[in-house]
Amino acid sequence: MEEKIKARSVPFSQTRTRHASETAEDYVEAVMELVEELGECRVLDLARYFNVSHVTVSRIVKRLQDEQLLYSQPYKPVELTAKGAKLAKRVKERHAIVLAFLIELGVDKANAEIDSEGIEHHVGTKTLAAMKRFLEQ
Amino acid sequence: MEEKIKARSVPFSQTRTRHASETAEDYVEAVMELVEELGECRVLDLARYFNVSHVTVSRIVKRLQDEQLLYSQPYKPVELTAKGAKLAKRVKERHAIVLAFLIELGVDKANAEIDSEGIEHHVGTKTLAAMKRFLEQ
DNA sequence: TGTGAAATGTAGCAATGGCTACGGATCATG
DNA sequence: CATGATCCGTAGCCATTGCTACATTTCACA
Repeated sequence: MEEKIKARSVPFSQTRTRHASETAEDYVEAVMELVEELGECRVLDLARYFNVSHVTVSRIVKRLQDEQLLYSQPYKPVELTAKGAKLAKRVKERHAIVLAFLIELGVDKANAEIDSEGIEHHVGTKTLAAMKRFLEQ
Repeated sequence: MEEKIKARSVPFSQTRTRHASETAEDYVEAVMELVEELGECRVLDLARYFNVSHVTVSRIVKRLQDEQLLYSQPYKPVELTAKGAKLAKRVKERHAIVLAFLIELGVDKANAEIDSEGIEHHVGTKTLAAMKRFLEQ
């Protein structure tokens, strides 16, 4: 028996890392949206947004601060760093394209919103470009 | 200030649960494929497939056995239960549709394969139906 | 100004999914 | 049938993301 096992295209050795990156993307996007909506973004705003406890939020905020995506001081609002804002902008644009794409494809708005939030993290440059082309014709 | 914070459409309180479900989907799909390819599916086959250690695999196999998706005895091959096979069939079909859809959309095969593996878990019934319609015209 | 409610932080637990190190089981092959 | 290579299980570590319970800080308003 000599058959080789085809490894998945996406290395699963990086599963935990990938999940952490998705969290980062979700959080910077949320902070940008909440700042636009409310003027500032508090830990509890994020907790309500994600339906998790404030404890979970503050721990993740701390980590993203170490990664220089967010900035905040104790008991102060959460802010985006330049790096975080740049990522947030990219994520928001990608999210908008995926959502518009699904709607154009014929998915109802409610389901398009749900699915786009899951799908967006997995849409690479090439796929995003293909979605843009689809939207433009 | 009275503005309500819109919670995400997908409840993030279930993030960890969702990830565990994605793992379950990946594993039953892999077991089905490896059984087809190799005749049986060993722990090490899965480890090579996912590029993780055999330890990670055997712990996950144990969990999925508790969930009655997989069956195996110590030092024996891993098998799908009826429930697991049913799930695997659904997942494989969905995966095939997403992959074909991306290719039809104009994404090159390599990127379509990578992205489809991430996207598939987030494609709901309605979106899947829309992709099928797209493929059929 | 004082004080209580709301917001945030900290301690510590669980589940999931990574790992290395080590030991026991299985099985071909000599 | 013995034995070494391969396979697999267990112990025990870490990181991430959930949680509750409790402590602390802030801030508006009485």
